[in-house]
Amino acid sequence: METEVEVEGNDEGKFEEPGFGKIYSSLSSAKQLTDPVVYKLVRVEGDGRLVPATDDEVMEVKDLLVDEKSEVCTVADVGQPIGCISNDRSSPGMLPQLESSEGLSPSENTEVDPDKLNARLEETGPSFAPSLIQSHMHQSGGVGECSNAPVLTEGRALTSTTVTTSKPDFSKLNGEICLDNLSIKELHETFKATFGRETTVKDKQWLKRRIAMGLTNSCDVSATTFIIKDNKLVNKGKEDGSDNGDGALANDPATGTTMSGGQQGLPISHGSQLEDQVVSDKRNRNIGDNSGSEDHHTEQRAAKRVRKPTKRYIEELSEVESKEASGKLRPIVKNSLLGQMSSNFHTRSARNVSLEGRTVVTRLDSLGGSGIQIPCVSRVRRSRPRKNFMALLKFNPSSMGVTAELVKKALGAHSFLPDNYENERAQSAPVQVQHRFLGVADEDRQFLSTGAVGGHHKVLKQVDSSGDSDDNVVTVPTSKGGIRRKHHRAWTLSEVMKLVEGVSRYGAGRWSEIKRLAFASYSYRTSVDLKDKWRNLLKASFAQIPSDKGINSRKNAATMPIPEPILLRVRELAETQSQVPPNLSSSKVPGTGSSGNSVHEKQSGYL
DNA sequence: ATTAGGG
DNA sequence: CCCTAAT
Repeated sequence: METEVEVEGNDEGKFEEPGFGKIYSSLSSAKQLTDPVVYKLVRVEGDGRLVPATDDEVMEVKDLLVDEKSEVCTVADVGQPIGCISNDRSSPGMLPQLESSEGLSPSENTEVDPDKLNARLEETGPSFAPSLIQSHMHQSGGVGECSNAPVLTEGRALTSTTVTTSKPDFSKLNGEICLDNLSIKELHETFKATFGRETTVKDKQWLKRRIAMGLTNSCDVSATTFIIKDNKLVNKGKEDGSDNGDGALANDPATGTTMSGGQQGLPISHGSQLEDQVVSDKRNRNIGDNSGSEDHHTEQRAAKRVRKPTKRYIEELSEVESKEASGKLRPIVKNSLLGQMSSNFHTRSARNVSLEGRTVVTRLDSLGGSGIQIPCVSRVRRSRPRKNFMALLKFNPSSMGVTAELVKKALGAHSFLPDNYENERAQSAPVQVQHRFLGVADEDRQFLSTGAVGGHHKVLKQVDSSGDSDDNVVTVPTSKGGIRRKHHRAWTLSEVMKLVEGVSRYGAGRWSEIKRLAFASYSYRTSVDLKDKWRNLLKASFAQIPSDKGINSRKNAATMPIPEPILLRVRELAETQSQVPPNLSSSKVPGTGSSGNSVHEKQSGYL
């Protein structure tokens, strides 16, 4: 019945089979989480129908799991009848984490206890859905009411009709009860009396703790002996008045209040689903105090559940968050950081990687599935230290020949399609984009080419900032006084080649087309950039390369001229498309120009 | 929104 | 690269 779900996707987070995920089922004492059973994730509709979870939902589950760094979680709450999984602040430990008994979360607080988990599971009915983990106590409604706030994208609440609830029969609990002396069967009875439902858990220890918690309405299970009188816990052990004061237990046993206890969310919940509760609840946590903010609702809510987060809690939380933000998809790490999980369940983050290689982390607060994204800057994000490609370039001066070869090869091949292809892939797999992109960039960097031939003063000025390829949005104070952001991204050879290819295919002037089709992967190159670059190329191609040596040597090494083959090609295209700058046309170099022109002019047609 | 051209 | 003007 209880199910712990582990949704596991491939590394890219995609499910091989949409709609399915692995679910580990485990009863009380954590069975083997290693025994994956494939269940179909379903959503319980309001009318009780079970409908297959949509991909989105499945993903949602998965995402949460992944984001929480734990892929295991309980998909328990399905709807109203089913209790809330998380309630009060003790949630960090109470939440659905799954934690196998052996699960160790060393760092975990004492509250985390498999027993409880199982208890929760136990409470959960047989049905489960992709509703996420998120649910919070509803503050209103007094008694064991709670609300669930399934975090579905659509924001619809899941409901289930499968849960049967019965009220606890406290009357059966009277006199002194020493849990230690009870048999399993008796414990079962006591359990039922306490929680109003059956249990099949065989674990005595678990039962005892569970009951103790229920009776004391706390997580304290130190006491195992209780005295019940008139439906009231007189107490024994450490509980006592203090507990009553804290919890709602003794207040009104008849109504079933007692039921709440550590697991308030039991079956009795009326099923109000309020996503906003999540919000407020969350806020409370963050703010660390709801006393003022919450109104009447709060009153009903037992004080105990509103415990103020401790400093440490907050710290840990933020720590986790930051980790989360910075991290890449971490490989599945089981049973770690269970404690913080609950808090993390409140949010999930989605990462998008821009084509610039910038990582944009958006935090998607699960406001009841409203799916509101709150972009935020990753705190830890740090771009890689800039590579010193200048050094690399130093090697190139004399390697023109080699470069030319590469160029030819590239030109010959269809450097075009590949790019698009890769690009497409990149879009579909955002997570990896960054890495891949960086890789590409680095590769390109080897061919760093200079923007223009003539070496404009501007170019020089810009090139300076090695920050070209960096993701820093550098704001360059214009000499004229303007203060604008300027990314000067040096054109890489591959980009130039693509541009040339593009022009040859679509024609000069169709910049937007070229941009779309050939530069999809280079988001930072706008059609205008392409146009400008082409203009420069044109100029360059017809410009003289008199004593190339002189210029080259004189110019810094970083100014790697554009390989002749490319210029040649540019020239062809220019002539083909009658873009030949009149003045420059005549000044072309005899050798390269003549041969190239005469020969290619006519062939241009096939281009 | 896209182009072309000047700065 | 940015900006503007003209489409």
